[in-house]
Amino acid sequence: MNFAPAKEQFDLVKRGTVEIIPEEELFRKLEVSVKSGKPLNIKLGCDPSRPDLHIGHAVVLNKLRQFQELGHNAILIVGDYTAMIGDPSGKKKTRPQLTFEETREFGKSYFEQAGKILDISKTRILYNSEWLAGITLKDLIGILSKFTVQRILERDDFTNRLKEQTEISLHEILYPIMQGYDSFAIDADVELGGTDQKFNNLVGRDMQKRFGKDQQVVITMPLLEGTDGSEKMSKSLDNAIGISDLPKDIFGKTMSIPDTLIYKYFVLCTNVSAEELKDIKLTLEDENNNPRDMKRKLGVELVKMYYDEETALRTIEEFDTIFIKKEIPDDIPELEMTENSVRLIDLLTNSGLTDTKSNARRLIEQGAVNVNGTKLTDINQIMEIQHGMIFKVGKRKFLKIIKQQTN
RNA sequence: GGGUAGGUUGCAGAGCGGCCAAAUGCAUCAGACUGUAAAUCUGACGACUAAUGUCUUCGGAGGUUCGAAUCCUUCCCUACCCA
Repeated sequence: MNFAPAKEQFDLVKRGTVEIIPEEELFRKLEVSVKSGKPLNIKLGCDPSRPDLHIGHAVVLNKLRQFQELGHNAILIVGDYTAMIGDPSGKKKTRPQLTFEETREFGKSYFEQAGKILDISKTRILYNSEWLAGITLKDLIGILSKFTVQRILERDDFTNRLKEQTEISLHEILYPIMQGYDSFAIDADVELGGTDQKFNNLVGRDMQKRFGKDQQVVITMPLLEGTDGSEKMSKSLDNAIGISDLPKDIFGKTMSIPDTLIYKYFVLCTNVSAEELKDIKLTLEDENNNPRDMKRKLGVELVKMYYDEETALRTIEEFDTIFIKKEIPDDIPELEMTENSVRLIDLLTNSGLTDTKSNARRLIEQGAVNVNGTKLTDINQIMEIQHGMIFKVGKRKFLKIIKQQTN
């Protein structure tokens, strides 16, 4: 295998990272790899319990792909064993334990999605149950004796939780250990992760050292804020842009991010070149430009990444139709009906435009509902159903009525 | 094992026998203004009801009371201190 010069690889890899611990070691590893022609093992752990990947996850996956393109081994580790014990990240709720089948199913879904970013054919996929399931209590005692409670509790999360007096379960303490063991088991040279994983990944480094192996280099990537601009992107906070979202949602959600995030998203979530990035930065800094235009460009880039250019162009057109021209889009949900007339609130709830009748009333009262462009304000309105009539609720919910002929 | 403080509607957090579907903040939703940005303003924010109102909810189960989120019993859960 022929690699690019170490310096060149290093500079590329460094882009967008928060920390490389330690930098000189990565450089050394790259040099050795170039000389020997042996690729490095790049590890990325993933939690299979939530298989809906968003562009926040993509930040790290992008970095992994970069390594892959440089010729190194991308190794994805599905934490099926850890997931079977139960994910501790939720503060209060203990998640239901996953069965073996579920972890496989989630794992599969993960790869399908990750395949939009990685070259899956060249990616090694390992389940950590492979080695963790076989560990005996005796082994575990041996492993645990190499770490101290203080060392584990140093972790920020734990420190904070101690301070805030929220619980920490014992098995959560095992988490970093198990993850660290993964690194040991696969001889990782580099482990990627978000800054929130720094501690875990450092434990991996420690683990390797204590068992006399070559230590991995830890590379941390920034955490991406969600569309709300403050919280970390996560599905449960409903501020995530999913990589499997429909093009219009990817674009729409992108348009709703705060201006301050535009550049960061470009850097971390797209593949635009270094020169282009420079241009974008300059454009954003110039107050004569409307940041909206850059945001539109960002939205297009993102749709392009996960779909294709043609889709991206169609998406932006549709967006303009709805939000700039305030027209009805072409592609909207339809509802088949046979009734001649029906109460408005029933129609709204039955069709799923609103979840409850109370909510339907509320929205009508607030002027959020219209038919064919005419605002409806009477909560007791009886609708005469006509073929093709279009309901709109709020900014973006549409419904087209298909009248069925009664026989 | 002993002691203390707690468990309230998405989150945080008031309420501590009737005026409590439950203050306030955040989040959310809708409207206005916009660039589906920010900021701001207005309104909504358990369900059902045209409305008056009715029903379900304050960890679980019982009980006291005309009346309970609020008092009692018991169970479950959590944090902190002591062992």
